Amino acid sequence: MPDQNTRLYFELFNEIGIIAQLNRAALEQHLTDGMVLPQFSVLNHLIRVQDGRTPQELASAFQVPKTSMTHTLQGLEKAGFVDVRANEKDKRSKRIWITDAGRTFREKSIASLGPEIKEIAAAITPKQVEDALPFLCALREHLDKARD
Amino acid sequence: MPDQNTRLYFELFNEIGIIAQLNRAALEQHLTDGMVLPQFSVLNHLIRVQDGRTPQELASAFQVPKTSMTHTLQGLEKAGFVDVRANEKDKRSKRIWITDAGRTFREKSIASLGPEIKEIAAAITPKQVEDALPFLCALREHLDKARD
DNA sequence: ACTATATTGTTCGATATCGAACTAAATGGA
DNA sequence: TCCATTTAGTTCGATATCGAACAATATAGT
Repeated sequence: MPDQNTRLYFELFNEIGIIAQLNRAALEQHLTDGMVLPQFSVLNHLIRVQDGRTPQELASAFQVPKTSMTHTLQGLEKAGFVDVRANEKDKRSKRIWITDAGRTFREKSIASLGPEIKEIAAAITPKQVEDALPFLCALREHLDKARD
Repeated sequence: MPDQNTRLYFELFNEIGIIAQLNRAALEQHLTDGMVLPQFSVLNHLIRVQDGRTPQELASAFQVPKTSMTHTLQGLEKAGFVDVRANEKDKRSKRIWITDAGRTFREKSIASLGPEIKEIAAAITPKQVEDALPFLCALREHLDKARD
C-alpha cells in the first residue's frame, strides 16, 4: 500500500468527518428544546422507515452503540416526542412510537431548515447529490460489513 | 423546496454521519494509549500541513470549537506527542509542534491501519475516491462558507 | 496615543458518548 | 426439560464535546 493511497483515504475520511461536523452544528442551530442531531435523526427515521421500531433496530440503523441510543431515546421521551411501549412479541424489548408532538416538532424543524437547504441546493445540485450517493452508500456498506 | 429534495439532502447527511461514525469506531480500535480520532487527526495534520500551527488554526482546520481543540491538545501534550510553545509573534497565542514520540506514534498507527485500508481499497478503489473527493470538498466548502 | 472592538486560548458547567458490567428474556442444543 | 449461550436494554463511570464567560493581547478607528 503506497503512502499516496493511504493519504487519499485519510483525506476522504477527513472531509467526511468535517462535513458531518459542520452539518451537525448547522442543524442544531435550528432545533429548539435543546434537541440535538441524533434525536432529530431518530424522529426522521421513525417517520421515514416507520415507527414501532425497537431501540436496537434504531441503534443499528445509525450505527451507534445501544447505550447511546438509550440516552437519545430517553431525551426524546422526556420531551414527549416519542412513546416507549412494551414489545408484546419480545418482553426483553421495547417499541418506539412517535407522538403528535414529535411529528409537529419534526415538521417545524424541517420547515425552519428550508432556507438552509435551498442555499445548499444552489451550490450542490440534487443531481450531484444523487450521483454521489451510490459511492457513499457503498462506502458505508463496506465499513459496516468490515465491522465484524 | 419539494419534500423530495429535502429528503435527498437529509439522506446525504445521514450517510455521511454514519460513515464518520463507523470510521471513527474502526480507527480508534487501532489507536493505543487511549488516543481518539481527533487527536490522531491533529498529529496527521501537523505532519501533512506543517507543524508550528496555532491551536486556533487547528480548530479551524477541523471545524471544531476552540474549546474542543484545547481539550484535544491537552491530551496530546500529556501523552508527550506534541510540544506547546509560546508564539513569539503573538503573545495571546501558542504554537504546536509534534514530538519524536508523536511521529513514532503516528507512524505505528498508520502501519497498523494498513490492512484495514487495503481491505477498503479492495471495495472502494482509489479512482472512485478521487472521483468523489471534489464533490465532498465542494460540499464542505459550501457549508463552511454558509457558517457565517 | 487612546479607546473600542476583535481575537486567542482557557476554565467551567452541562450534556453527549460509549465501553463494561449487569439483569431479564429468548434461543438452541443436549 | 435443562442449561449454556445469545440478545435487548439499562446503569454506571470515564471521557469527549461544546457554549458561555473570562483574561490577556492585538488591532482599528479616531
